[in-house]
Amino acid sequence: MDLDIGEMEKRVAEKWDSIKLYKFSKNNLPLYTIDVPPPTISGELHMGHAFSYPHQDFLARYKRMRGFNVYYHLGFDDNGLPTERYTEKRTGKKGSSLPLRDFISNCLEISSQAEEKMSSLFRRLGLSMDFSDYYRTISPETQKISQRRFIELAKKGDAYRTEGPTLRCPACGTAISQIDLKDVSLKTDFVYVKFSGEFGDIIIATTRPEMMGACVAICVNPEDERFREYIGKKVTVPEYGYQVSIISDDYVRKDVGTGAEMICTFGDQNDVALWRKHGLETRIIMDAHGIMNHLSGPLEGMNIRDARKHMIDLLSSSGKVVKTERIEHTVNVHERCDTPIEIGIEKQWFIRCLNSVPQLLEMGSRISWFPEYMKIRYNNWVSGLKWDWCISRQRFYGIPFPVWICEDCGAIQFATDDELPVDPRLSSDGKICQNCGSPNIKGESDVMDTWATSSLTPEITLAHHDLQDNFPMDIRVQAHDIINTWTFTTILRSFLHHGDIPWKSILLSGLVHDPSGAKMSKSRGNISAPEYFIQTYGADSLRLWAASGLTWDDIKLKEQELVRGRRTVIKLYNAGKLISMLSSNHDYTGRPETSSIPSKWILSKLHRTLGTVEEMYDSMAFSKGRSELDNFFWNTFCDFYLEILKTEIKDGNLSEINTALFVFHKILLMYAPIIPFITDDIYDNLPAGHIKESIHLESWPDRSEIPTFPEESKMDHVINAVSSIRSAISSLKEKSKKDGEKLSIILHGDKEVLSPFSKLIQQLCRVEISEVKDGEEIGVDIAT
RNA sequence: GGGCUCGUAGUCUAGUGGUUAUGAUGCCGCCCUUACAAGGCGGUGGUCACCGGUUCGAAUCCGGUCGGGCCCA
Repeated sequence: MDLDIGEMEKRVAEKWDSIKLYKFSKNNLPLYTIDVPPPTISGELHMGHAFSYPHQDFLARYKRMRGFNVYYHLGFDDNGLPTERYTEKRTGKKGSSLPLRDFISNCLEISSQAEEKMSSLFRRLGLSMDFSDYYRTISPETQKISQRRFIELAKKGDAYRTEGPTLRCPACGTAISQIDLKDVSLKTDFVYVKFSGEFGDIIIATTRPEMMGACVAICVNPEDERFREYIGKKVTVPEYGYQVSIISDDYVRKDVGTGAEMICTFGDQNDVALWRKHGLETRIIMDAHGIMNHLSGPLEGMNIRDARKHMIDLLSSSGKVVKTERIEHTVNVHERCDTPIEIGIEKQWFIRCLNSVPQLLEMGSRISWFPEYMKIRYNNWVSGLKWDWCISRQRFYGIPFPVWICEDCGAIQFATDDELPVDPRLSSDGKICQNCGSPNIKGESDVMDTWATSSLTPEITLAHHDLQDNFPMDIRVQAHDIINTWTFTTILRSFLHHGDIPWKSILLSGLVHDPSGAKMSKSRGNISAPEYFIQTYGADSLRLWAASGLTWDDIKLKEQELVRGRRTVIKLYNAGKLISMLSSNHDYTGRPETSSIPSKWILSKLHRTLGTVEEMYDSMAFSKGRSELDNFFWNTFCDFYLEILKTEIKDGNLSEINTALFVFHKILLMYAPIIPFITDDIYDNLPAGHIKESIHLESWPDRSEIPTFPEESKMDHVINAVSSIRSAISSLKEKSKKDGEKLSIILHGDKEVLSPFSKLIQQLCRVEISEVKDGEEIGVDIAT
């Protein structure tokens, strides 16, 4: 009867559910806590999930077997802009066109559906989580934590509201932060524009001619001979007629464009830096949605694209355009919608981080990074911070700021702790300003950035089971592409609130690419869905694929690897079937036979394999443990030991089955963290050795209970002889093409070792050996 | 442009100073039909990306170049 992998996995998952195998409860065992990424809800799993969630699960299962009470808990990140956009797409109704309460209820409903769907896919992957008990970042409990922590920061001065340059997405109509940016390469016109002054003309090159009316200076490099005499002089801004100064800064590169640059408020982040440094004036010509305002003069009312075109036309017709080049350059875009960002001056909420850089670096160095070298990315990011973290968003669905602002005196009033969670947009009843007594007090209309809450996952996760005393957590597992977002913000919050690291270790996962190594994306049409692979090869095979390389290495999705995984699953099943057959009608003693040479041999090999696998799993190198285990199981246990076992049983040496069961049981245990389905299914069907309700309730094998013997090398000698004979016969048959002929085989080798096994050797090779001649080296002579 | 990283048979991969470079998969040949839809034996296939350096000795260490990826400017 062949193995139906899909049916088997379904049956095993149902068993786990029915015995509530992964339900968490406190007990006397030491805790091991894992900070799991709460996925953004999309209703689907992608290959990145299918790669990285098994990594956490390997660790969770292994630690459980090593005697820890593992807290491995799922959550969903279902607030903020991503959830809003998803809900708008699913319902076809925009947040801006619905009453706030209705939109919020849409979001809750849609995200709840998506979570159910994603949970069932995670369950299908075999993650050892309690899917009836996940947390949501939009839940009242989470909101309470997030708001309480915000108030704490605001009262300490680590969160503040101020007016200043702010990154914004004109399409989403909200402020965003440095961590929401992505770079893309775009083709654009590099326009050379002539500015005139009393001394003559100076030509600048710009990619943003529509910002002409926001020009506040021309900047050149102080070392640039061409412009040195112009520094400090004034020029007139074309089409606007006002004058600006020519200033110098060594930031400007002599070899880009003409070497002269126009500074606008604000064309890009460099403008902000130069504006600050040189104390320049401010001319904002665009509103929050990217529409040009009255200060932009002839461009008023236009969007950025039209304004750019129109300004180029105006400049051309007044003879100010010297030339236009088509160039490719990198621009910052909003990572959610790919819209180029703008910078405006607005009142926003910020979390202070620029003044904590040294401490943040120190926090990073106290965490164990797997792999160590990825810590450098964190260090680079922290060292390169340019802005405090803007956390306010002018959007609808997110955790609200628990804040009211007095419209008369401007005082800021926080919610009291017993009011939390609160939505001041919906409830300001009876509030009066505590500063001036005015009833004219208004709830903050902004909501918090999603990361402002997901940066608190250690606390949120622990609080879900009242485990707050276990801070810092043991480990964070996440993909390496969000080191400068999630890793960074979590360490920052932990530092600000606890003065401590959030976890002792961090394990990174790689990214999944298509078979040619390209990034998977919808636009490239090279997306593969995990469901296909689970259906075709089974979840265990997919997990073996996830264990085919180091977790932090990027991986190409090659179907071949899943084929190999399925073979391993089937091979285990068949080995289990053979052992069950051979052991029927025998009572398993629970202990291996230790008097036979084959037993001594396989136990010694097992001892060594277990040591290596343990060492590899301990260092998060699951793939290396797995390949060690594959070799032992396939080449040592199946190819030789099971063949020996068959002849032993045939000869009536029934006690050998004890060793087979013992060793196979350990093999299953070592595989159990990686392939939980097949190992548990085989475990259930082994006639003996089935001690617990599930293999996943068993402990990791104790190496000290597996004996080693010096006789190991004797069996190696026998194995050598078998290989040599097989090889010799094979090449003879290939050459002579003779079949069924009586062969006379003379085996050379250690006669004392080989002789007791001559019958075994003959059975394994299916030949008769005429003579064993004593000698040190194995050798084979064949006469026909 | 910068930081990090990777580059080893058609494909995937082990190997961080020491014989003839590991294993898998693919392909070819032979055998077996015994738990195995891929069970065994053998073969094919590599300028270890390229150039230079250190060394008695380099896939491995150093420098540079090229190419892929991630992050950033």
